[in-house]
Amino acid sequence: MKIENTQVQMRKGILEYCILHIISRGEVYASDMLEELTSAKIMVVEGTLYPLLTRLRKAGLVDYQWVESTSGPPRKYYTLTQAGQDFLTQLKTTWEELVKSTNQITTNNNGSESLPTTVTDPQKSSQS
Amino acid sequence: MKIENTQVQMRKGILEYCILHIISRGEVYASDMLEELTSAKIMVVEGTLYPLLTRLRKAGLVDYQWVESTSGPPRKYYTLTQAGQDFLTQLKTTWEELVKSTNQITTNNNGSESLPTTVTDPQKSSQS
DNA sequence: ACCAGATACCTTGTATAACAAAGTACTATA
DNA sequence: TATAGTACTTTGTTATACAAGGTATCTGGT
Repeated sequence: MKIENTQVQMRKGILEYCILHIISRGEVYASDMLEELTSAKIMVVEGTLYPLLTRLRKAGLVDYQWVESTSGPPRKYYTLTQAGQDFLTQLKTTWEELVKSTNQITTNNNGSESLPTTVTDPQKSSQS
Repeated sequence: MKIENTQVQMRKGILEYCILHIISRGEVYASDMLEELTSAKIMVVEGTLYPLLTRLRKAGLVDYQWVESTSGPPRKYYTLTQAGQDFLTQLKTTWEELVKSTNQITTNNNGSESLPTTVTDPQKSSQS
């Protein structure tokens, strides 16, 4: 079990949340998002971001406009729809509760109030 | 896109971390873990927990002993190996950095310092 | 001795999503 | 008209949560 896998798992959950949040602050295109995520040390690659944006679009949470650039091909500038704003509000609650729950578990160093004393016959044991 | 899917994604990342933490505090068996996770409002079902414990075992992060019970079939009591403790230490760092990064993004309400003013030709746009 | 119910652990199939890598398309500049 | 840079897309692989159903063990009542 590689630590990278678990780290990826941790990232997965918050990625959608972070991206919706970035879009909620004003029109941005993919490279803007990559830059901000990278500066916050959340590693994402194109192959993750573009399909995610497509999913958000299909779900009606974001919309975009093609905008021409003076320095290259046109860009898709994303905005949040009303449904996206509602979704983001729900995610905010979910995230905050999850942080709270995790802290509850990881700062609890004996857990005696929730762990029943169910060890009744510890004299006999065998390895499997 | 259902909100449940995203919530599941968020949970996925921290589940391994929480379970290793629970095991690190003393010997527990699966039902103990389920009870504690549930009391912290982190919903997990057997079909998730048991395969996860098997993965952790195969990775050498946890070990277990069969212990007989006076009130039913024997139970697998889990303990953390040295490798598991090291892994947990790394996960703790990862988790804390991720919370920090997420806060950085979600509490930043204009992002003007990291968003380049790249909108240069916004006069022409078309929907796709 | 037998059976029902409770407890504990396990397995199979499905769906989702990140990622690596390679590809397509458009623009500016030499 | 090449070449380099920018922007967006696609394909195949892998990991893992979950629902649902299964197996095995133990206790207590009759």
